[in-house]
Amino acid sequence: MAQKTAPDSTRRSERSRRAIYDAALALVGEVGYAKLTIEAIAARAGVGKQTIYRWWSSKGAVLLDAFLDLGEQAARAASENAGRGEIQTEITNSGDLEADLKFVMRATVDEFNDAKYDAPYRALAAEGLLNPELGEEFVEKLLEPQLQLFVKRVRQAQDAGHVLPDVDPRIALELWASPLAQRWLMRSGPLTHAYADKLVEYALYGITPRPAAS
Amino acid sequence: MAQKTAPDSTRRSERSRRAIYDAALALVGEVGYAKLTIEAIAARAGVGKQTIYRWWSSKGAVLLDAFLDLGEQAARAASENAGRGEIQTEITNSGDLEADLKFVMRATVDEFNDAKYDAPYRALAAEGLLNPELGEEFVEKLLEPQLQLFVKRVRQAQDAGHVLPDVDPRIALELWASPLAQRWLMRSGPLTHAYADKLVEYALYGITPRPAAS
Amino acid sequence: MAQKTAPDSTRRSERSRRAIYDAALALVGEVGYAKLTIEAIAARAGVGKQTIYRWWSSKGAVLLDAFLDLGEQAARAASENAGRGEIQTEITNSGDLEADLKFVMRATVDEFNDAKYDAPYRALAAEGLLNPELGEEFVEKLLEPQLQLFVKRVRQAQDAGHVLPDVDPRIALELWASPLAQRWLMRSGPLTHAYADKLVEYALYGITPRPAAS
Amino acid sequence: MAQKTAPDSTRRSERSRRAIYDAALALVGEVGYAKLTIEAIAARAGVGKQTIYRWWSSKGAVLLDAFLDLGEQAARAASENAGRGEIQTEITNSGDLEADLKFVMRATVDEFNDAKYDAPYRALAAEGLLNPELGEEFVEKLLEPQLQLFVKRVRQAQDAGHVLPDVDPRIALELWASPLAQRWLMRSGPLTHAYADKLVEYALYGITPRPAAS
DNA sequence: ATCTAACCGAGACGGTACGTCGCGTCTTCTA
DNA sequence: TAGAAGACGCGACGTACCGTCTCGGTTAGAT
Repeated sequence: MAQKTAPDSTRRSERSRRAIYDAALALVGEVGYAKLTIEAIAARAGVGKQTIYRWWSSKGAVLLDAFLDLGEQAARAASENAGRGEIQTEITNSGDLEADLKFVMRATVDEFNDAKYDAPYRALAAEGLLNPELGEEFVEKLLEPQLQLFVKRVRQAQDAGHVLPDVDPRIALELWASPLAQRWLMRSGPLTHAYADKLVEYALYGITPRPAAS
Repeated sequence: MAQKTAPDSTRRSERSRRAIYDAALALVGEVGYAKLTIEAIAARAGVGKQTIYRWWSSKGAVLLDAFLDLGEQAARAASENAGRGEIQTEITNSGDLEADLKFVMRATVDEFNDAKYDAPYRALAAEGLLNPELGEEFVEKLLEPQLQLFVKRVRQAQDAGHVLPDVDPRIALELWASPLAQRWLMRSGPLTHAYADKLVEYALYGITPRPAAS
Repeated sequence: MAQKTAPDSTRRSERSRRAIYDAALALVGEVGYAKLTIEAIAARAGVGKQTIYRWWSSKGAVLLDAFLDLGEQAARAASENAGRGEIQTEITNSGDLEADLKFVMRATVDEFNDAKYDAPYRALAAEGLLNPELGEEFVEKLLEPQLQLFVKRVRQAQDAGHVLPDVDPRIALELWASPLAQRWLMRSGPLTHAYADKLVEYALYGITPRPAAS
Repeated sequence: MAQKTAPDSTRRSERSRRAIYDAALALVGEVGYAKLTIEAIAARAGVGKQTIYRWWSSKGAVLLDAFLDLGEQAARAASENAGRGEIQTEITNSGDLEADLKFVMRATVDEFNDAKYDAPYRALAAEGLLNPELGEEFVEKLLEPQLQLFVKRVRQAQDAGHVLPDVDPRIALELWASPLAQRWLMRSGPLTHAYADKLVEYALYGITPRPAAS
């Protein structure tokens, strides 16, 4: 963690940090992650290169912090509006698991289709595939928190007897969450509400015939 | 389509092509995709850089062809051995869908854990996330063919009445295939046979309680 | 001299040779000697590269032959016109050495100012400075023949008693020929008829005061 | 004028500049100007290529500066030794023009035959023939200053009545200076003291018979 | 009149160097 | 004294040509 004589973070320039985040997010959208360079971020942010190297170890690390900051800002804005933002701490529990999951999944589809998030999120995912350290941070700080919302909701359903008790919620949620993510990342198929619905249905009820209800 | 007077492929050096494939695969394993350079591939292959640039547009394209060639060679070797190789044209249909899927899924787990395939496959996936052209080729030539094996097997099961007739097989297979791939790529959890089994079971029978069999 | 199994010159394609000369001369004028390439000459001449490498060892050698050929053609054209061309076998001997030298020097000034000859001649001179082999050929085939015309004329003047008998004509001619060439090549001063005249006068009569004629 | 944001010369590395000069001069002697490469200079100097490209536009420009620096160093060394170095600010005026010119001409012959100066000077001359910008700089900074020494001495002789008053010194000096340079550059004849002497004699007194002194 | 050796156009090949871009480090100057 | 500015050594980029090497096709001169 510690660099060579770690910099004094109390003296850190807040103004520079923000400018770097803004520049990184803007540039990754404009030129793509592959052509994103520290030099360009520094130039755009009106910042010396050293100021970036002092606080981050790679362009991926900068972008990850920038994206996390973006999320926090969005969350703060959402909670200020007292409304229901994209980033929530809970999945609604209406008692109808299928409906609740479909709602969240449809919202996720919409989010994935939002250009603002596409470039940086995709870049971080790609970097994470190749770079285990960043990958771990990506999973821990971005991916897993989102998935844990599903874990929580599935546990509630189990308590209510709507999901089999011996089902592992952490694995179960992957049945619908992973296909959606994969389709988006790999562009291996269209991302629609109908698709999201089907994933939920198949996962909840299986694809094999059920005995007729008595 | 044609670049600046496309090269004459009939005069292409087979020897160079093989050497480039070998070098690319070896190097991506040794130094990783991020540090893989065209220059190093050329040097290792004993080839001029231009010979690479003449036939491929990027290191990703080289690696994709190298990996595809690796697959073809493995397939050829497998068919010569008349045995059961990793790359097959069909998923066995024993009549027991669950067993057949588990068998393939466990084999896939083993393959994902094989270091030989890990580095290049992961690299291609990552590159595909950022580079739509290469991503499309990756999906079309590597991913989709594998998934279509599942589509075929699910269709057979539908014909046999073991899978609900209104289920879309292309979507259904994602319930087990995507989570496995995502866990591997994102390193978001352990890849075990038990995990593979659970994915198949959840997907086939759902996670909600079924009425007691009549 | 002999290459590796020297090519059979009787089978040589005259058409290709001409095309190569034309291309070389045209290109040296268009892009300059530094950017003149064998590949470009071959392409412009519609000729395979090997056809050039078969008969010449460098771009300088090609250009030298091309320029010599240009001279021969000009000479042939001049003699056909039965008139007085730039390339002559003799300097006129009118009995007046000063007048005859000035005439030739003025013609040389005009030739040096002719764009057609400038680029290739300058290129050959420059190449000759660095490449002793080509330099020797340049001197022997281009420079010395021109200078020998002066030697001949000065000898005639010596025989007539117009030049001191112990003067070395080969050295004497350099007094006017070298300054002219140097000014042109180095662009170290303007090239005019007046300048040429002065060189001849200074060389013939010296720059120091002469005793009054008796 | 300014290139793309001209570099800040106050922060220039003196150490690198010297190393580049040394490397350039050494290499031009070892491999010749044609095979002199920026890459080799950088490698030999232990310097990045960019550091060369930042301050010079071509290998010729580097070599010119290196050679000028060499001259300055020699001049500085000479003046420290309080002795008579090769590079002087004046041609001695002993009252005997012929003797003084011969002295300088013989020294020049020796210098031309000094291997240390041969390669770079010849290279710069050749480059100057092809490249007008560099040629101009070559003439202005190297050639002309040397020739002006002759101009000065001839003027003194004119004042003393030893040279005709209507003679143009700038032209007169070429009668002996240019032939020497040309013989050296073109290797069109041997460079000896005797040859130098004859040039001076011919130029001073002409090659035509003088009336007998009264 | 046919054969056959070569020259020919074409251009792929292993290389070298080009001039540029960006890396991560280091230094200098400024607020 | 942190930060902007940017020069530095370095490494790779993608391109241009080098000179060598096949590869058909044409085109003699000898059979």
